[in-house]
Amino acid sequence: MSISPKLALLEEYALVARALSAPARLMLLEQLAQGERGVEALADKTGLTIANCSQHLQQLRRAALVTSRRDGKAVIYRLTDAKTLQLMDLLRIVAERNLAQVERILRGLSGGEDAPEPVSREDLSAWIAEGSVTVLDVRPADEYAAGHISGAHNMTLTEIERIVPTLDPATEIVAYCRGPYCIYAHQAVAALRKHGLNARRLDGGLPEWREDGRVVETAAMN
Amino acid sequence: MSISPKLALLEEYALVARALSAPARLMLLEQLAQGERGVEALADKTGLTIANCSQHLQQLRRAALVTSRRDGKAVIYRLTDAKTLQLMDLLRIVAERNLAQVERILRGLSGGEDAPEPVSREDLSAWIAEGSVTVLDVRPADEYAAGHISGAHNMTLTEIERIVPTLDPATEIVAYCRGPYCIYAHQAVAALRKHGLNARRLDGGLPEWREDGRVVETAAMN
DNA sequence: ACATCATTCAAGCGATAACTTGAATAATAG
DNA sequence: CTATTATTCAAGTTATCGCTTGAATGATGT
Repeated sequence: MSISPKLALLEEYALVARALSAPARLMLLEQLAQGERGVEALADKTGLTIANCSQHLQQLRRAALVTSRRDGKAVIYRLTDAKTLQLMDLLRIVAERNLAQVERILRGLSGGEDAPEPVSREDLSAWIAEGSVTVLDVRPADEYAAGHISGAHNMTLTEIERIVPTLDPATEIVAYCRGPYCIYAHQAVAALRKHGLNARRLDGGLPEWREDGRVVETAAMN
Repeated sequence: MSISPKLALLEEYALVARALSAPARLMLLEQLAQGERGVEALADKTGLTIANCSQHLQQLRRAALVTSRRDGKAVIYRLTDAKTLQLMDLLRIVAERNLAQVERILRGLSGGEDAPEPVSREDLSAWIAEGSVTVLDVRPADEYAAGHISGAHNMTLTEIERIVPTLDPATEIVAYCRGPYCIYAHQAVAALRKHGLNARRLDGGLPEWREDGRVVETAAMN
């Protein structure tokens, strides 16, 4: 028995928390929540250098939040299991519940107005079946191609600004992006509502949608 | 809108994780899970200096994991809400699910044998009602006095070693302590089983028991 | 075997965190 | 008001983290 098994245990728990304590690693986890990725793709998406990215990934692996496998020359990383996603979610919930700072940042995004309640995935599913809703996927094109909600239109923020005049104010619009950590959908909804459109955010992003076992299309149909 | 609202948000989430990334702060949270405490009491229990303890508490407060109120000269800290406890639990679950290291430490405590499954709080409640179980509270006397499971006997590890011969191997024994972070109950069960007794750990500790809304006695009846 | 590409390792630098010490602030008692 | 007690603030030291750079490793194809 070591000198202090208690401390050793706490040290292990702290290691997991420490792995989540750098914005760069949270970005990596958000990317990995979309699906497994190689080191270079992750470095590209997050703007980190390859070496730096690799080191962060190893730290996440040490905390067992992600695992990796070799595929030829490439090493592919992925989230270990759903617990990792749960932990990220709870972290976000606690931060958003408690930190006035976060409120202010999110309010800044929606131009001072309070954003409306997000749409549940269940509701969106039903509306899609009725065809009574326009769904916007506010993610980069490659992520859209890798999988998106059936019938969703992929468009960037600037593209959205451009097509605003062609949209019907009576139609319900639902925007989604990578998930709770991602602010694209927040920004899209803010932009649309500023023009008087009936836009709301989806609760969660594509990872949560997929987790629910709902339909995900992998080919473009824009 | 700031230069990078996305990074600012991630920074906030990271702040919460960082607050959980030091063993000293996990110890403080574990203490606070037992109930609200003043700075000096926390410093005593954790072995930190007063000043150091105060600084850790402020960091926890910045992350909104704890809140404080003044009571005369003293400042009393407490967990902000149940979310804090949930976050600690999930952190522990992920660490224990994933880290072989943790397994090895826990196995080291139980002398090489695998520990039996913990007893659910529901089962223990029923057994207590039947009177068919001996309950051991393996925490310091002051924490026992502040609240314990009805009918539990308070005893330290060394006291347990001493009374081992007087215990009936046929009787079910259930030990509990502060909660999942605490290893007293692990050690007690290991010690008892080494003597052939029928001992198991309670799932969770007193905070979880109380959270369930079960009976907690505050006077000694040892 | 050799060349190539993706990833990892290793060393170094600047910034940040943890702990200590000693002084400052706040609330209460005399 | 002054003294006392509990807590917080501030400065300084040591250790650790995050990032960069350049070399090393591992798998693949010629």
